[in-house]
Amino acid sequence: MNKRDFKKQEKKWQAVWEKQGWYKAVDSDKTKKKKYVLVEFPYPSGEGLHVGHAFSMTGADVYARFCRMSGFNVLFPMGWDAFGLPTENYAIKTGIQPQLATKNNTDNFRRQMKKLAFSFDWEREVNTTDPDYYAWTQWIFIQLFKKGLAYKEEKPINWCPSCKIGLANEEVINGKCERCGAETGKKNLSQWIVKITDYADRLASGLEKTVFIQKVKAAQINWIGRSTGARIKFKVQSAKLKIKELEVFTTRPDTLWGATFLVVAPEHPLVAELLSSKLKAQSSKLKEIREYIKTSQGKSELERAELEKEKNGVFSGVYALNPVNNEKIPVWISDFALISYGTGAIMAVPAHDSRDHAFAKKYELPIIPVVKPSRKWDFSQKPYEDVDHGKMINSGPINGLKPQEAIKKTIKLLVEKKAGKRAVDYHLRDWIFSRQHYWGEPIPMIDCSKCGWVPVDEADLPIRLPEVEKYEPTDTGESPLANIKDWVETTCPECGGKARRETDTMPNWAGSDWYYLAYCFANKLKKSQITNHKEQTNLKYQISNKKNLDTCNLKLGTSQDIFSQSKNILSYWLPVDVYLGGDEHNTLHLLYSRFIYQFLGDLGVIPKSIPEPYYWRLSHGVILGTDNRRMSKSHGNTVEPDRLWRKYGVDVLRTYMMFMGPFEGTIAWNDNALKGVVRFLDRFYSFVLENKVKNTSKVGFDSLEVKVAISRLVKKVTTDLSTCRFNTSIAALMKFLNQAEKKKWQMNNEQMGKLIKLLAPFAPYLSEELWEVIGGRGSVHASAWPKIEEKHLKEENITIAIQVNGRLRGTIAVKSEKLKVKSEVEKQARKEPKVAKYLKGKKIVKTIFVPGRLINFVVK
RNA sequence: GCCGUGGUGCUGGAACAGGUAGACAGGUAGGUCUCAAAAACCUAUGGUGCGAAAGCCCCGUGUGGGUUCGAUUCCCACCCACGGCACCA
Repeated sequence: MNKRDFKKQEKKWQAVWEKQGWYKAVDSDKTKKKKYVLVEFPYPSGEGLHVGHAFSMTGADVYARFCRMSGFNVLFPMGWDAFGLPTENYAIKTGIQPQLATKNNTDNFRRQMKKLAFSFDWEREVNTTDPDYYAWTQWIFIQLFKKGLAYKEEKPINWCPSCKIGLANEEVINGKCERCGAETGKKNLSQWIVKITDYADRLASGLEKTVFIQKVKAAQINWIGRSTGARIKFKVQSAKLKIKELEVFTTRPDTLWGATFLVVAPEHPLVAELLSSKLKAQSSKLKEIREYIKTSQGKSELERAELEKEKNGVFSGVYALNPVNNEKIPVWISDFALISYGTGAIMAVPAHDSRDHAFAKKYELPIIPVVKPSRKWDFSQKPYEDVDHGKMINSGPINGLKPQEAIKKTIKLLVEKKAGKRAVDYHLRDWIFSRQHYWGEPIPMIDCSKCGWVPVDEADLPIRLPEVEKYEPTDTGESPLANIKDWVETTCPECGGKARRETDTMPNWAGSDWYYLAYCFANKLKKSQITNHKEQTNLKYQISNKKNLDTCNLKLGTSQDIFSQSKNILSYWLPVDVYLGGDEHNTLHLLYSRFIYQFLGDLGVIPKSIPEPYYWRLSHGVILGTDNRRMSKSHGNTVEPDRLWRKYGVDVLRTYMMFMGPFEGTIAWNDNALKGVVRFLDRFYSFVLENKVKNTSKVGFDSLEVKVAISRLVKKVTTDLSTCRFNTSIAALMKFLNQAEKKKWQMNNEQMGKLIKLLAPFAPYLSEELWEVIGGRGSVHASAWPKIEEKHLKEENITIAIQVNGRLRGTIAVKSEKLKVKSEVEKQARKEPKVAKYLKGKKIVKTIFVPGRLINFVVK
């Protein structure tokens, strides 16, 4: 047994690869087909790569290597999504600049990735926190603003009263602040909002042009949540109120005759007007309403959830008219109506909705059935919710119709009366784009008392993050940038008057929205840096004034932005052919970046002929620790890749991760099972070395058996790799090795070369070493992938199963040229003694013959 | 509650288009080597029953039905687990 010294081999090849340069993608190479393989770029945390990173990136790397060897011009880049809270918190705690911490962390990540032999094109590395990168993130925002897709609005955000900071939903764990554990509340802050809802339909329909796996498509469509129905206007029965009608959204306009009351959200304008008006007659009512609003606002999200289904509300004292039958129905106020969805007002149909039903019973409101079920139904006990099945009743002109027809007719009726129309609504909300943190891209906007919100002059980009002394947010909840007077105070780009900068920064998603585009023209990004370094370093922060114009080289002397300049390169590389990442990004990141892509397409700065940025999205599974829970620091069940590759070597770690289960499935980590891979690679190594030794007892390389086995293996590994079924590829390699050892197969250099190539994507170091051993030319990773040779596959004997009445009773070996001849196979099958036993004395009713598979006798 | 994914030996998992269920690996048991152990290698390994043995019968892919010559795979109903969303009108 030859013991392989993986440490020595890794060191040796690491040096060679570093010297000869890593893998480069060639822009616009017409001699090869392109393949853009993208894996989500990591947030470079202080802890370094974890197993999850290693797992998904290994999968991507194996695929990229396979494509490269198969003759593709492969773009396989890597970068850093480096803005983020952990780095900011680290800065708050230690006072160390985030820029510095980021540098250390990315250096560490890069070193680890090289160690793991990920074949990234390092010349295309990008970092979202580089000013020359975020200049364009800011530029995109300005375009959104110019197209009316970004606006400022007061919105409630999660607020930690102890940290005095706004929190993202992800930072609120069970109603408590992730950092300090204090109970969080809501606070109204003026925020930048991006109108992603304008793109809702296209974000849904664009999916048809992709081959995302089903669950990703479903997640996107659910998140967008399109529902069709109608908007219906109810006239308000009050002469004194300014609001003359209430508009509701419903998906079931056909049940309009069953609407016995309306519900408005506490934040609805009607409520505000009621409280401000001085309607004396209703003063007692007003008090009640005030109390209800107060308790509703006092409720935290947690409390609301705890209340489960028990709904509370209060009568507003106002009535409205049902437009189809002029019935007078009461308007209630309750927080189960949401101001953020639909119109903030709903019509309640207690006979056919369980929530409305419970509410009606509690407050003794009438329940009128309008869809008659086929079964007997007690409407006072429970609602009939299966409204698609039944017949309309109690509904005037639409009585007797089926519900789907009733919907159409009702809408027609409403349109005639000018009381409603068809409408579509979405679950998707507009995107809150402001963060009150330091470590993010400054939003490039200026607030002028005369001109309002004005974007920064594009020539002044990037608006750099100024250095601050303290990274904590201010007492008012603004970002620490607000404390820097000479940064905040500036002049208006429009009128030249005094103005103030926006101090909010962008969310994490902003930088990752377009990073896959940046990889394509990463070399240009560097050139688009501000060139006059001398002047730049003298400035404490870059301030937006005309003086600075000359120092900016963003536009490279042309009037074009970087996307337009790169159109040819983009149309060569796009779309991303395979995008690998985690489930956690299947909704937000994927949706946001698709939105930005479609938006840039509309702007005309990227090729419009490619409608979607990602063609095939594949999401890898979650890794479970040995306790069968998701691997995470808080569970204390993590495995550090460092420890494993030091002990077993990179090849073992990579091959094991790919072998332990299907790439898309949930993966259970089991250190023990690593042993199997260690044995396999050791044996593989020995097999190649010992093959050179002439031994007369071996089966020669010219034997059909060996040829067939290799052809089979090539076919299996090739087809499996092209669909990212890594685990079965490795199993096939193992099976081949078992056979080759047992049967003492002798192989020639060409055959051995094929075998080594098949292993190369998984175990780059070992295969490179063995390639050298057999005298292969150049690097195995630059060699051509073996071709599938059908010729040998046709020459083998095939085992055919023989069934009697569908039960397996025996097998026979059939020469492949006779495979397709039924009579031939049948004759041979009848002779088989095990089968004859079952056929004796029976009558064969039918014979089913599947060429190459089986023959089945149906007997009586 | 809704959406999605899945349920196969002791364990991780195979089975590509309805056609030999359990590939490949771990574990376990027995063996070889060794003073001994580790490592390595060899053999066996879904369950029950019959047989001295070669071998043979039956059962078996969450549960219950169905379609079919034949079902882990397709259809219907249900149970369970995981992931996502959740007062969405």
